[in-house]
Amino acid sequence: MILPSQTLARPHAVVLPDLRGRKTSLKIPAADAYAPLSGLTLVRAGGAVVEPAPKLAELIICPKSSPEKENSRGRGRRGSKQQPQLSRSPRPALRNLNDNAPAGNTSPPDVEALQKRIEELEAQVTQLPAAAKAPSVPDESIARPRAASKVPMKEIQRHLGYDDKQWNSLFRTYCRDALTSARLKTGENWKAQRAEKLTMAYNAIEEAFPETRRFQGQWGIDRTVKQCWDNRMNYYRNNVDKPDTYRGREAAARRARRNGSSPPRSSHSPPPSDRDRAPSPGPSRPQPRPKKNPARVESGSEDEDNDQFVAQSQDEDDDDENEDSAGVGMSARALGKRKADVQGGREHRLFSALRPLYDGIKKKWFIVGAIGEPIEVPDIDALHATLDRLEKNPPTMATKLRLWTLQIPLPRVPPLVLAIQPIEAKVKGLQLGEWQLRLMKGLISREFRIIASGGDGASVERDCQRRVAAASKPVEFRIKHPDPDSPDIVVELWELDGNVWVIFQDAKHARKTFRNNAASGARGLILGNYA
DNA sequence: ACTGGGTCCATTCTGCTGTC
DNA sequence: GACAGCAGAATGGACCCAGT
Repeated sequence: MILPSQTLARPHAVVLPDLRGRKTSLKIPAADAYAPLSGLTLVRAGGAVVEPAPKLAELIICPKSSPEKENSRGRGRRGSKQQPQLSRSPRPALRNLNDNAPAGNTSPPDVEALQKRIEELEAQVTQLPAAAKAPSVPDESIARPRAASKVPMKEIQRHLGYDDKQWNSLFRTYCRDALTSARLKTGENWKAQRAEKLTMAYNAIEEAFPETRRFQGQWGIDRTVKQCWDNRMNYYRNNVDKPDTYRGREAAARRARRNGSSPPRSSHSPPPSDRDRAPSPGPSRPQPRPKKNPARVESGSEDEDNDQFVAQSQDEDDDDENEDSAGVGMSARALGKRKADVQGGREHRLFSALRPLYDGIKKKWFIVGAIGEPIEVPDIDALHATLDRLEKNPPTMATKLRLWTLQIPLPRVPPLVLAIQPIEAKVKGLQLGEWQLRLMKGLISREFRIIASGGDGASVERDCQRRVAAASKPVEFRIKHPDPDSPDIVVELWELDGNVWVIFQDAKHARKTFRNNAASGARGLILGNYA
């Protein structure tokens, strides 16, 4: 997640003047609506910070009333039809950008019909049995039975108050996905799994399904998850060596690929393509389902038949953006620029690693984590081969993320991420300036009016600012000083493609730096020597 | 040695999807 | 709509193991 959700809690509508003086209404969607902007979209464009992500520009300039179908990227059982939304706490599902947008030019709703429908639904709710009304059961109130492992699934379901649809399509599906995301060892038994991975999965399930908190010590989750895993492994073991089954064919194809290309691990051999695989199973079954959460590549794991491709979720970036948001928001200007710097004493260090990422728009897998463009994976089956190749010839890993944000100078309007660029430790002002110039030109070409561009006071940052200014035309305003003996007050502005903007430095960052310098413990020790 | 809980595994049933 | 194939849901028995 790129944007801090807590800063996006409230939707706001603002009116912005553009370069031609027209007023453009902008509705700020709720937090979830930003999800499509984060990660995939931005990383997709982040390889080359040429212009703002298209969806972002579309969102801000011309919000549409009913673009794509909701939940088009939603999760669920592979290939299954949409499941109805059931009453439980919302999962962080990806929503459409314009979910919160007004109806626009659609026909006005029939208020009477809607009111009637509401009354019907309320009447139905009152007729529901007590158990179906989400009874309030205190947390940890269902004690673990003596033989918890013998408790039938129906009993767990009854405790949770789920009907069959909720139980199978939502809860158990989520449990299976959580297990997949935890990257347990395929082929290993339950006791051989790492406890911390299981804990992670349990906590994710508990967060998504708060009703499970009523089980003392998560025993209900434990029982369900273990059973899911047992079933999966049971099926896996039964079929992995049977070439006439789907699992068997997939496993055989993986073995063939590995045996055919990897032992010598030639450094420059292209990744094997699908054509090298064994014939695909009968009526084309979908590939193993890509997951929402990107995986950290663990090159050392050599699961011979590990067909679980995915990994744990890691939200290590959230707080970086929190701080950036605060800094730029304080500046109250249009364009702010900050970076998530691993050396800046920030709370979160960027852990350099290659990670596969699925771009739902391009329908392709990419490997991110290196500087420059994301590395495209031809297809998911070539992922391992691509990783092997990268392991042999490792790319330059990104140790920093450079983040460009857009701040609308109105109170309570959260900043928006414009672009992300993975960079190495040493990037000069020349390169930064080029990126920023292209970004600003892209914004201006889309009729954004940039008021100011700011950064912190580091020398590289100032160099970047100077270079962007050098590409602009200077505009000087003079204000008569109240004191006739004093010179005029000069305000230096810059004009870029018809857009007049000003350079500023992040005052909050300056305050923080000054405070740190003045209150440094090292300085205190030096003073002590002179005391 | 007995007991009870946990784990593994075989088996059957069920549901979904794609094909014809 | 029937059918086949795949995969999950659920159950129960065999076995293991620690505690008594």
